Amino acid sequence: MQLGSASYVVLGMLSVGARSGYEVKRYMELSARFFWALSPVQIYPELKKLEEAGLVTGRDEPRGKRARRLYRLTPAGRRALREWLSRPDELTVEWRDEGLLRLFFADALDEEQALDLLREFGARSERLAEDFRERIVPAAEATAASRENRYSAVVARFGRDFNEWAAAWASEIERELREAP
Amino acid sequence: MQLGSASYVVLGMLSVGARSGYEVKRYMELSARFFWALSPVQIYPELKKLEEAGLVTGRDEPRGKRARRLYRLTPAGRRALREWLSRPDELTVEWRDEGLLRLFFADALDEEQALDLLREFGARSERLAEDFRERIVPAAEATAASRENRYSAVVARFGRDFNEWAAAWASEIERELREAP
DNA sequence: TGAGCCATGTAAACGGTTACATGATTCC
DNA sequence: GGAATCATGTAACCGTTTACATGGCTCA
Repeated sequence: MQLGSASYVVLGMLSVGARSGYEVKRYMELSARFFWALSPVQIYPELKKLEEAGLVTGRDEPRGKRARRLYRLTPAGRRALREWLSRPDELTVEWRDEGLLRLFFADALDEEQALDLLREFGARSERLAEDFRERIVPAAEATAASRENRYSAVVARFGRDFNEWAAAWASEIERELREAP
Repeated sequence: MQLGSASYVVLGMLSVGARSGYEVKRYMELSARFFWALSPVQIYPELKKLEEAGLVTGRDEPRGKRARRLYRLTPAGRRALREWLSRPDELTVEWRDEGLLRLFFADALDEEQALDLLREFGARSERLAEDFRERIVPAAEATAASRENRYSAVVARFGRDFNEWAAAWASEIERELREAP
């Protein structure tokens, strides 16, 4: 079997405390999805493949009549995760931001509408920052404290700090554009 | 015909000065690709569709025996672009950053390796910032000056400022992690 | 004369999203 | 009793990337 990025995300999520496919899904929604989306549909088949490959082991632990399958990393799984984490290749980035894209073309609008776009970009950053402050960072810090993993909290702080920075950047640019027409 | 984001990118690129499919491709590489990738293969069919829909007009202007087709926005095309730019819906973001993703799982590594990851994340930001300073921002400012469009330069500055910020953020966090083990 | 850029495409494969589908449990 | 959440999937679709393909022009 060959591992794709989705495989490593799932392995990673198990290493960070998720136990079932559902928990992987929930952890994602509350954390990494901001920097790496993984749709729920991909998770379950991925777990199956990883189990066949011997990187995770699963056992059924139904809650009453509701099926549930819990997974753990095997030593091979942990090795694979570590190998990936320390692999010395380019760290890829893909960023698709409709706000920045529209802003790029904003000269096609008139002055006020263009500034509206800039403000909306800033407002979105502010809303995201708020979400990080309210939910994401606290959740990450809670698990960081109980499980001694600091880095998920570090990344959550990045999300908060970045969005705060972006909101400030947008107001600063707006001021500049108003001053120099 | 119904327009997807690729359609608007192409319309936008024409509004910003690109004339052929090839120029759209080159402009993308030098600017918007950091916030919205569009592979070359998508551009040519998109131009064809836009022409059929009456949003752009094309005329053949070969250079010697080398075929070339130049396009312009029609009034309808400009309207469509403006309508999209001022449409009041959510500005979507998708961000897939392998650096942040790995960092999120970095507790699976030992101390030093985890810090290596953080440093590599910072180094990548620094390289990107450099690229913005050297190529992207100057190119954007040149076209901004000659064509009176300021916003492409604004977005280029965002790229530079963000990457500089991210590099600084990474060293700051590294310092913190070293101090509080 | 050969490397690199200009200029435009096709075909197949892949990764990911959307819509659909099911049913149990918990909590108000 | 009903809504939200737990828990797991299938099938179809779509946008994107990758590999392949072609050929002319320019400059060293």
